[in-house]
Amino acid sequence: MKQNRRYHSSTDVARLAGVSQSAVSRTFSEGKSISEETRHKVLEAAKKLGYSPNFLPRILLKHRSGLVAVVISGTGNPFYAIALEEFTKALQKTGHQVLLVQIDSDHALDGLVPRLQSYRVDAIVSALPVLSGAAAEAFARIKIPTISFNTPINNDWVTSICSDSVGGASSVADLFVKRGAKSFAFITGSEGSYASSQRLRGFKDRLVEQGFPNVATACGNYLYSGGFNAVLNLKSRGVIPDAIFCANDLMAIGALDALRKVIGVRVPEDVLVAGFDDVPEASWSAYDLTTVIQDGRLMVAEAMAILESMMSSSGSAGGALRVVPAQLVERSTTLKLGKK
Amino acid sequence: MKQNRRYHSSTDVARLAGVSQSAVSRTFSEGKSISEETRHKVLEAAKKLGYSPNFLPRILLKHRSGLVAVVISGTGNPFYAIALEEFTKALQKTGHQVLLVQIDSDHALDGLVPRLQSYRVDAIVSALPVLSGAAAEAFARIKIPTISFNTPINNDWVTSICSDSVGGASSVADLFVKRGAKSFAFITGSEGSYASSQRLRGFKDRLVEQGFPNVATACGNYLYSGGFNAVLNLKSRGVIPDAIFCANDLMAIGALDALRKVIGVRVPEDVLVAGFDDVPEASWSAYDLTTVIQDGRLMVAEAMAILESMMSSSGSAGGALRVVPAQLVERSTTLKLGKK
DNA sequence: ACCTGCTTTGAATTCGATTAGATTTTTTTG
DNA sequence: CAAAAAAATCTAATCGAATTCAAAGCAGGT
Repeated sequence: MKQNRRYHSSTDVARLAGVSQSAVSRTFSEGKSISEETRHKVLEAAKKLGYSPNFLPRILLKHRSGLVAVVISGTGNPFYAIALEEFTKALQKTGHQVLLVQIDSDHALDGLVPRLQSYRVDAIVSALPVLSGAAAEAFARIKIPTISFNTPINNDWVTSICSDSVGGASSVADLFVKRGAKSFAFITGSEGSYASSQRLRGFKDRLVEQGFPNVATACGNYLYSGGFNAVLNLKSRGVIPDAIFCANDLMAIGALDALRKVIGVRVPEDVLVAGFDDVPEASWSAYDLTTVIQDGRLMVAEAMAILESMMSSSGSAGGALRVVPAQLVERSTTLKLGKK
Repeated sequence: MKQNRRYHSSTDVARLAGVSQSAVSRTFSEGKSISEETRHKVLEAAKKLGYSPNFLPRILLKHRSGLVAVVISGTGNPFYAIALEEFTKALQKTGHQVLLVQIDSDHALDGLVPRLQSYRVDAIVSALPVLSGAAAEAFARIKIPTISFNTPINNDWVTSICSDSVGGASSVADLFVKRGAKSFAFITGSEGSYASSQRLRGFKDRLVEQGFPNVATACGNYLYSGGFNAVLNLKSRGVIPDAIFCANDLMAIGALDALRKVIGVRVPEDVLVAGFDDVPEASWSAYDLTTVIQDGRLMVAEAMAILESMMSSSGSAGGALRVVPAQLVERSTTLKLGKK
């Protein structure tokens, strides 16, 4: 009857130590009334049985699981790998555990939500590059405090943390113009990505202000291959501009390789290139990419502060949008444009 | 009294639907005897309350949580980011959930183990580059089926999945010799890493066989900076050999950049370079790095198969060591060595 | 109408720790 | 040394779903 029981219970320990079950419980909870002698007997017995208290009954009684779900869709983009790492560290530090959930697209969220509910997660962090309004609805319905990373969502249970894509993109436009570029292209991220569309908007709007109304665009997918192929695609359309801005660093690196190794133009002498994120790869010497710093660490810290307050207050307290500044860092891919 | 209750219970649904709690339970479990009429009433009420069954009581009764802990120490090395991604996908497919645990060093395992026990995880996957015997002991003591990734552990509850580091390193040595190299260096991973020491052994042993007894070594840390600095370190010792083998790709890329941009030598004309892992970055055109494919996908698939059988059988059934083949892939960093 | 066999239903028990409240033991104090 | 106060301990209720078991409902065959 006890065939598939892997763990010992507090009752087992109590029996072995010759005390009541509640004495065992008190031994393992901080600041409870217990004599030194009893505590010793209990710890002895617990050690002998390899006992460690089961968390699950506590969760039933307290209605708090200590679990926070982090939803991602792949770590191909190092920015999200770093964000995941930072979130995990921060959550562990505050005594939470991370339930990692991976989904291919935000359509999968519908099936996901009941599962998260079943594990009674205290909060959800969505670090998805693409999050549709419909999918976000699903989060709102279950009334669990939620953080949306880089996609602004407007409802009572979701708080959004976004970096200043528009501002960052504007400063890239300024830099390109200052360096003498006259024609421009933008390589987009995955279709439906809010960050990508904001970066395009910030870039384009500033260029229009500066008297350059035409920006060529090509579709990428936020990955190396996307940037690489987008450049080939531009070339096949006969469009190699003076300056190319990519929605993230990984694509900018792909674009650099395509420009230098396939198209055979020089960067920055013939073409300027800039990315967004400042992933570690961007500062590798072979690329030394001009980019916009999206401070993942800071964004996660902001998210954690908000999450903490959402989880402690019993009400909702969501609905805010926090925009974190993004800062341009110039490296060698935008240094000078030669005369053509 | 119900102040901090976020979720409705099956009893709430039962009351609203005018049926018993057990009827609600049967409605939500597959293949239980329930009339169409009752089921409908229950589903109606559940929908109204936003009810979704709580998993935790089930865990108490069945002694299986469906949780698998995956322990990593950072995703700076894309190989581990990919392994994590594959594990998560595979575990989700088999109905498990991933409890992600991040630790700085394997010393932190001691504090970690009781926490995992408290959440009653069904299994543990350790994907740490460095795992000491003492830390592995901690896993064994708690008698939870464990997979050790790339560090062989010998005990009843741990099964190890390792790629063939020795074989892969041997074939790198062969290639270097075939391409005419006469002097060699090896850049190590983090101190205490089993994979790094195996790769050094396979490399060195084969070179000795080929009549080259001397291999210079420099210490790295499995990261870009480690490879970069290791090359500068070699240079300062006056040792720039014909061929450098790095314990992983990230360091090989760092080494490449240091050689080309700081030291000012050509690769592959002056120096040959090879890495290990075949991370996506290795095939980026700017590097096009010769490396040894460590098939993360295959390793994870193997691990999953073993994990499944360990979890289903009530006994231990651990203790095996599975070695996955590693295959050399030659790219342009080893193509030709010029005459010096 | 009555028995047989089948499905459906609800009451009661179970899992393991927490905790309020009752009870016992120990310590302090007049 | 007794009374009062404090500390330690135990008993029992609790959380929420799954499950066993007994009772009830219901069809068809005689």
